[in-house]
Amino acid sequence: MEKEMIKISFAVNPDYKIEVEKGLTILEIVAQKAPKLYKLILAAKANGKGIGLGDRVEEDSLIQIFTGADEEGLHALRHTASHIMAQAVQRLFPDTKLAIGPAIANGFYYDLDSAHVFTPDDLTAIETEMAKIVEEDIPLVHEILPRDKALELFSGLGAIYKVELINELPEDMPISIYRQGDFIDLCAGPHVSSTGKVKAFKLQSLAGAYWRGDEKNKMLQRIYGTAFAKKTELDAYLKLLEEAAARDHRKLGRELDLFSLQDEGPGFPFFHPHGMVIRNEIEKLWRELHFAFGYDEIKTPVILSRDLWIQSGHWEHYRNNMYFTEIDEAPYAIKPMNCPGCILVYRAHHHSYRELPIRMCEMGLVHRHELSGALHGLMRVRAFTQDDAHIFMLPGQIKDEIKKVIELFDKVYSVYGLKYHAELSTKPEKAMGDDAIWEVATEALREAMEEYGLKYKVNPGDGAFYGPKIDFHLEDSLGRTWQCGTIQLDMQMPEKFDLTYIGEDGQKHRPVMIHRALYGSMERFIGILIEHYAGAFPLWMAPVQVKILPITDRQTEYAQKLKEALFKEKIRVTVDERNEKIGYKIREAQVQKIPYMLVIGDKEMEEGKVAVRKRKEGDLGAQDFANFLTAIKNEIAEKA
RNA sequence: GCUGGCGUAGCUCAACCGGUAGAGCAGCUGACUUGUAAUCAGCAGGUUGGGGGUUCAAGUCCUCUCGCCAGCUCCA
Repeated sequence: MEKEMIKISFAVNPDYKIEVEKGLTILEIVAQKAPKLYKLILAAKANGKGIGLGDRVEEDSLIQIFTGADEEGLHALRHTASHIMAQAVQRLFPDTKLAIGPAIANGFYYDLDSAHVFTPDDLTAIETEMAKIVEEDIPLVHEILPRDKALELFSGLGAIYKVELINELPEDMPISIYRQGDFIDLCAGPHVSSTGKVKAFKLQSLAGAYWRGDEKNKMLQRIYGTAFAKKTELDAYLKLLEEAAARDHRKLGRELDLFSLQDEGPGFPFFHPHGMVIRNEIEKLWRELHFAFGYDEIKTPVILSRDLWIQSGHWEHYRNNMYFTEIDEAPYAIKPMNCPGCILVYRAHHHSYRELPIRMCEMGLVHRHELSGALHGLMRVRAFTQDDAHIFMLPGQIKDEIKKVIELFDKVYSVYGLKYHAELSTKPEKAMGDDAIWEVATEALREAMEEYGLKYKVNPGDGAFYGPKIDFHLEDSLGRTWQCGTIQLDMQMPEKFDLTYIGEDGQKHRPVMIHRALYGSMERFIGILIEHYAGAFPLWMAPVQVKILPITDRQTEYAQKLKEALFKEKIRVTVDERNEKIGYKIREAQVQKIPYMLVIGDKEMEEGKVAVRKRKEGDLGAQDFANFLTAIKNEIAEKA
């Protein structure tokens, strides 16, 4: 059954204009304007499909939603495109062996094993061959073969990867294959009816990928591509990608002078003055809310004795990611996590059951030796500050405490208007503690989420080595998700460190410990924020909040007076005194995404006014300086 | 770490098949005193990421190394 793909264009698109409130997400707009579609999108989102759903509406960007009724049809189309690509590759490079080639969120890929090393030029040649296959309009034929027949078929073709896959399927299972002309693939489908249906496609990139995702296996060559039902949709998607690249935090970080990465310290970011303003502002918000939620702040050392890490189990389970050093010939380690430090604070004196829960938070700088190839701007670094906290509590307090943590997370994320999804990660292979304890801990997390009403998906085997966890994932500009917040229930550390509290009965008891981080890492979170706001930070966290632009040097003195007045109110303000035309100064302030510009000419100076220009709205005209000051102070306080 | 690609001035990019590095923006200096997204002129800026090699000659070819990018693996 053929279905049409739903496409909606918002914003400045000549053929479809729609008025929306500022700051709404696409989802919110759709919920208002198209309630039926909204339901379909929610369904698509629950399955992890669709793109750009959490994106904010920018003033002049074309934003589209590729989802809805026909998500399945698009999936089939891309899956077929992947087969067409494989067929094209085999025509051009007959010795190529096929591994797997699925449709994915925004396109498709195929993993190939070939003596030939594919180059970007090959991609063009493959695209040309694909176009021929589309032109030939070859029907796709679905067949179900008995297992032995299928094995015989693929062995005959020398398709070793397909044979390996079949051999792992249940013995009595019939095998589903698809044929298009002389091309045969092991495949469950579904597909579109013929290659002619794939009207718009593009091969995007080459990459390596381990066979079956295991680094012990051979590395295959992966070709990524995408396909759409119509050329216009493909073009719109490619345009979207270009726009996303423009908000890459690495690019904006340099342009807005927020941070840098230097060859002298790979993975160790340098925060510049403007980046630090943002960092300090979000830390300030963090402190306010944590104190309101009953946390106490601590700070623990970065270097601690190796014995501590042996006791905590990090030596055994995490050594490969740790940096070591020596002090007076004794072995020490740089902390990769904050828990042991916090535990030492807890253990510094006795605790009564009356004190619990004890919530200790810490902006903890940790170092981890990440693989060089994994480093990525601020998102993946080797030194980062976790906004950590450890909560020690009675076993009976677990559920309520976790609910409270979720509430705090929700509150903070909503200040930034960030969309997130939660995942529950269970016991990994390399884990401490026995199954029963893990079971209890995992259930506690599960119940807390369900009672709070937090939707989540399960990640089997993805927990930390000391306990299960709930992860909060945020999206970057390209829709890649990054784990930020985490709540980990730790039922091993209290044991390892013999943590106790004195109960009502006067006896020692074992507290339960939660390890949690909300931003996850300050670095990663700032990276996410840069992309989320596309560098146009809200007033309250903008590095420079107001820039005063005198038109000539006759206004310099007045400009300085205004600056002093704003500075006194703790507003971040600069004056552009350079001898340049006003258009030039405005342009520069605009490029720097400064929220407010005050244009000062003779007129304003004589009347004690300022001509206010807003980053997004443009010229707002002249107003009394006093009024402006009141308004901006309110806006900052509201964190709007 | 693995596979592939890339590395030229602070930034964005040029330099045919090896012939000895060039532009715009930014910076500095000067002129202009300017009304809502780039005023004009001049100056300065690079051992082409680093080491080694091939060659009469290397930004260009080979090699080692460092870093970056995409993906894999891993993870906040």
